[in-house]
Amino acid sequence: MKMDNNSLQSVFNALIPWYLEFFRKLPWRSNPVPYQVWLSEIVFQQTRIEQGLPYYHRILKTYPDVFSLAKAKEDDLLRLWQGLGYYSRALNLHKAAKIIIEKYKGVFPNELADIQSLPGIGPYTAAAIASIAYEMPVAVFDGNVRRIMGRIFCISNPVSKDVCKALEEIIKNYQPSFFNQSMMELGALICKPKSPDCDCCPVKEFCCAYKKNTISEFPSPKIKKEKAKLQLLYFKILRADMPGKFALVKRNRSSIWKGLYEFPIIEGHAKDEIVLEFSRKYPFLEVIETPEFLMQGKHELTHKSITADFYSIYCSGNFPSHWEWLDENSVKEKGMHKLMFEFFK
DNA sequence: AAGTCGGGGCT
DNA sequence: AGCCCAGACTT
Repeated sequence: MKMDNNSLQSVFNALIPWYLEFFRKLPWRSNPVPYQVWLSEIVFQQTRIEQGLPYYHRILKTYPDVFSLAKAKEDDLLRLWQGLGYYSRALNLHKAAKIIIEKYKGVFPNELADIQSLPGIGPYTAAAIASIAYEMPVAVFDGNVRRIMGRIFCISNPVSKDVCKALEEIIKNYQPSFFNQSMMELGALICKPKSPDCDCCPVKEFCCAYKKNTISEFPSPKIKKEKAKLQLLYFKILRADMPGKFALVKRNRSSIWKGLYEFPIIEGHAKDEIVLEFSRKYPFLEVIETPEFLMQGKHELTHKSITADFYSIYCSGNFPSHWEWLDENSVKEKGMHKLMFEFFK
């Protein structure tokens, strides 16, 4: 079927009634407060609803409005975000909250350009917030839309932005929040990436890939790349004058796990003895005892395969002032990445 | 345009 | 073990 306004409208005439009958009663849907819609869109970027929902509730309970979020301590927000991944989202959320206070007097902006100018809000999220919170006729263009439109019209990847333009033309004939969310919901419940439930699909009669029985060809598979291997050495650094305590360091914002806490680290393969490597990285410390191997942690990310060896090591010397000395109890208040909080479990 | 950034669930 | 998800930002 050719993609024109008529065929697209046929799809949505069937899809939206299905959405209104079967949509999940997600918390920001019954009363789309802009702040809550924004929070939901950030939390659920690249994240499944079931995985993100507990985080959404905890964050909203702790920071019920943009004022409390803007006043939040970054470390507290990161602690709430712990385990959710893509930690830039939390930092940008925080940054945007401060901008909303200063530049918009605490009122979430209601113009598309202003919304998209906020940190962490790109084309997709801006369109989602504008349509769901303000019923602005702006079509979202995300993984779901690309997959669904690719299948319905048998468009080989990449599904171009022209599709988005076509959706922009007809969204004004519908309620924008229903229009956009109907595609997200179909993508999540029926038109899933793997083994979609075509039998239950409200728009199968319009679906080119369904009729040709070529659903599995859409979207076409991506070119896979070699996963980089990353070897980490972590040191639980102990000192005689602070029994039971160890050092934690906040990661910088230049790479992975931005702003989260971890043991002092050596990145890359250990080429020499552990103590030699350690002394080279931390020349201001004196190693008092032979380091003790504690455990090995393995962690698979989308683009990295990580192995981390944990050692405990007794030291004295001039410890950096930005190192924080914690114990088994207080460490649980720090936001850490999975390798670290698994260590303390 | 390509690379980077997490973690979990499904296949 | 591989794939992908309510993408954005950096280079």
